[in-house]
Amino acid sequence: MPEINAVYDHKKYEQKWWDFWEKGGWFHAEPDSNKKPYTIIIPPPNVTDRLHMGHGLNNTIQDILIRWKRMHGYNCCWLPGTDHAGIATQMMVEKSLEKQGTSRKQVGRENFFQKCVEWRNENGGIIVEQLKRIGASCDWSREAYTMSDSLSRAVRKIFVDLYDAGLIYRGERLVNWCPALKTAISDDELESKEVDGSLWYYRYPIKGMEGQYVQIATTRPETMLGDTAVAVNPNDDRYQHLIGQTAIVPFANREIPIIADEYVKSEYGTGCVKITPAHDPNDFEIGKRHALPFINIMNVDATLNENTPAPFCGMDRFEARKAIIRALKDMDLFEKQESTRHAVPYSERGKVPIEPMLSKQWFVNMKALAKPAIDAAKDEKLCFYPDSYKKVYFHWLENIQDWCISRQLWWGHRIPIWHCSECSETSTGLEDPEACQHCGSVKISQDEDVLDTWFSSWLWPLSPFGWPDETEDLKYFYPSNVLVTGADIIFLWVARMVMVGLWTKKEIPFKDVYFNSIICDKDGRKFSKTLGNGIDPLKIIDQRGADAMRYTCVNQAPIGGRVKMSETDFENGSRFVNKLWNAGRFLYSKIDAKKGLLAFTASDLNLTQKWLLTELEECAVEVDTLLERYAINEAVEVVFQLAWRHFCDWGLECSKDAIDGDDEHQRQIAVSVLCYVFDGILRLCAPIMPFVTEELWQAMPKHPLLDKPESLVIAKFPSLLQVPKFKQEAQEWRSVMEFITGIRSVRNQAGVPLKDRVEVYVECGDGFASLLQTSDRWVKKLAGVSTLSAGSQVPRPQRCLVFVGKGYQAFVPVGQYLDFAKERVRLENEIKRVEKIVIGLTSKISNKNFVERAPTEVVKQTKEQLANMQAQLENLQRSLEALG
RNA sequence: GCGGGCAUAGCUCAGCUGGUUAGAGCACUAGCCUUACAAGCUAGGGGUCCUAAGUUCGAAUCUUAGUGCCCGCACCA
Repeated sequence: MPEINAVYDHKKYEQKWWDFWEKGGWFHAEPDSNKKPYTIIIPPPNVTDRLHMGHGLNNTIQDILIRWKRMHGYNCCWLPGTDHAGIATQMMVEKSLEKQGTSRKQVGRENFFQKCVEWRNENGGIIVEQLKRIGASCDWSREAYTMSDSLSRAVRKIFVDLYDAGLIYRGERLVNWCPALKTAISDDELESKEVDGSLWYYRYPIKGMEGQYVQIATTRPETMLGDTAVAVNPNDDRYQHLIGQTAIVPFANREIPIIADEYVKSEYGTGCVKITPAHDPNDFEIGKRHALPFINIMNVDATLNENTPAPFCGMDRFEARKAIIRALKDMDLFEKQESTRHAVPYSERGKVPIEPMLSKQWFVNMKALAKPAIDAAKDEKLCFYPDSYKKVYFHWLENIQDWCISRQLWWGHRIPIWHCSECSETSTGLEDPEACQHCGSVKISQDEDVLDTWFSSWLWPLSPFGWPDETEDLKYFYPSNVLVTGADIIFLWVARMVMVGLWTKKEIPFKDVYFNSIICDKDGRKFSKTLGNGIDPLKIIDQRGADAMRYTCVNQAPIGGRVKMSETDFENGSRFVNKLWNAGRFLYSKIDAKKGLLAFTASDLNLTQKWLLTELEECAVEVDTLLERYAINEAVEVVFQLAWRHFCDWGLECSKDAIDGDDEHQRQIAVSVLCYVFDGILRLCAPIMPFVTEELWQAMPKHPLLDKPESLVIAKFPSLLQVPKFKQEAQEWRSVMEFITGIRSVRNQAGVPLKDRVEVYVECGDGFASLLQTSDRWVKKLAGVSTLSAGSQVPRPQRCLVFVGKGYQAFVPVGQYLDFAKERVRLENEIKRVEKIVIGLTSKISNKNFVERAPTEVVKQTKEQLANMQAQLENLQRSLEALG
């Protein structure tokens, strides 16, 4: 390897390997009946988006899954793309027009639409390039876009199909109106905010009853101008005399009935409710029940309209609120103001309180679509990870409301409906109609509204693969295997994809849904632009590399839930990447360039090599199992343990003597085994850290026992390699490792300097004695031992420390170093601790119920453990005595 | 209000269907610049597994209640 720097420099390699991969075309998938497909559809970021840590985590998880399956030989297609993001994009373009001193209205619909297209062409690619920097191995040749011609065709098709099936209808309803965006929005685009507000009490005079009033309380006094009734509970004794009377709305001077309705709760406020059917959802229902007039008092920007009297007409709704209160006070109709904390529905995008408004909108009847989506999850055709989200999903679907899909925007798919000005009927179709489909009149014009962005997003598992055509792609890649996304869009997106997928294809769009966690700052707050507490993944990538960013993310983030992260956490990733780098650097420097790597057989292998191979094999199997159930952070953990703890800390250290020794064959075998295992580790790490592993893997000569395709991207995952496994030897070496750690521990306790060697006497059976004999050179080197004597008849030296393992006790004479007083205290404490355990275990064993009822295996284990602890205790006591 | 989740080391998190002395990383302490790596090596300290009761031979794990956080959904004009 040409690199000599001890610190891995990601900047030298990431672009290089990315280009190499793209050139190799390994991310591209075509339908192939000989191979099994593995499909993931990316949650398409908005074209207006910039990469944030949420994307970082979400896409790293998808990439790990797709790279892992790719290395398992699956025909992997990770479909990328972007969403045209109706509202967000329109807002961006409007802002830029504003800067230029013009506006949407001024440039006109067609020009504005064109501006949006231009904006997208210029800026829409940014997020895509950012995704590539994290290493997302998407099939970029398939990049889709919700406003492309083909995807727009799919939108048109589903609209017409649903319309023809009677599931899309137009209705005059109370909708959530966003005065900032000047459009209706769906229930799912609201967020409820707790705010400090007031409850105002005031009176309406009663007609024909001089001096009599009805007192009402409201949080939105400005809506009184649209009141068409006052309601009380029919059983409220206080107000029986008022039912049937007429109240007079001040300012508007409108006479309105006082009605009785069960909806009214006597104990809240005054027990009398003003009814504004055109501006409140509950009042709307009451209005329908009592056939009240619906008076819309607002314009699209929430200023009061011509249905309101001067001086309020033209005022903003909040300004009007104050003015009304003032005017009520002037007229002596005002009673009092009470502070109250209440929830106000806000527009998520518009950031202002929504105004319930009566308007004509298009809706999808969702009830019919919901049923199969519920069944799919009940039958476990559709599974959630974590499973608890299933309940959330059911709850929403079981209480589903019709979906308002029309938006009063210009950027989006225009609703394919034509209104006839002669017969007032509507026409639709896959092609634009030239005449009314009912009366034949040519006086038809297209509906002004566009469709909700989600009305195209819900087709994402279908439309990029060619739907509505029955393409080969669609047949092969649909349904996808797993959807990885945030739980915040479970209704907005996930459930709707399931519904439309089942409706059109009679098949779920994905088998599994994985919800990744939400990344928060150290205080547990969500990242937000206003707080400025976000972590910029690109900054992390610049500083530490994509691999470090990826590793840290998936290492920390559990499935579902939230995870607290700070920038310093990413140091972990840098460390691990660098560790791998240096392991490779060391190992490759020991390869004989001319001779290359040697094939080895079982008979060539020593104990530690057999152990190391076994660790690799076991780890590979475990990683598969863990990833199969999406336990990604656990999989990352076992890979880390293999690479750092097993390979670097022990594997490399145990081989150094052979590598630097005189026996050429041993030297070559040692290097060859290490390279074999390291190759396996790189493969295991490749899905997590694709860049550094590719660089290291390419730098390694081909191993005679392993395949070596052009790229690590398509190399076989280690679980497919039939790595030799030596269970018995692995267990033996593990006990030697424990033994070595024991000696080190004793040395440390006694304060033996690193350079000094110690003698060790081990009292043990023949088995362990011969194992130690086999391991003699490792023990001596790794534990700093000069002479190692083991057997049933070894001398017991004076002034020594003792440590005990399974089937042996080891004496280490450290008299010259030891602080005996300290050691006495330590031993006494240790004796107390072990005594407790022995007592516990003894009572367990002597408990008749335990022996009778617990499984024999457990009883056996407990007995063994007790014997072991008793031996330990005995030895501790002996050590204490030995101190003199 | 209804539903869901979480509570384990100073911090971030593991701990699968109950079963050795509850783990990892970071942080901390001590000793080491041991020729791959000081972004390192070796060893170590640190836990009433939120509280209480229950089930069980046995509970961090199961049940119930309480407390404290978090997240949905619905909301009272």
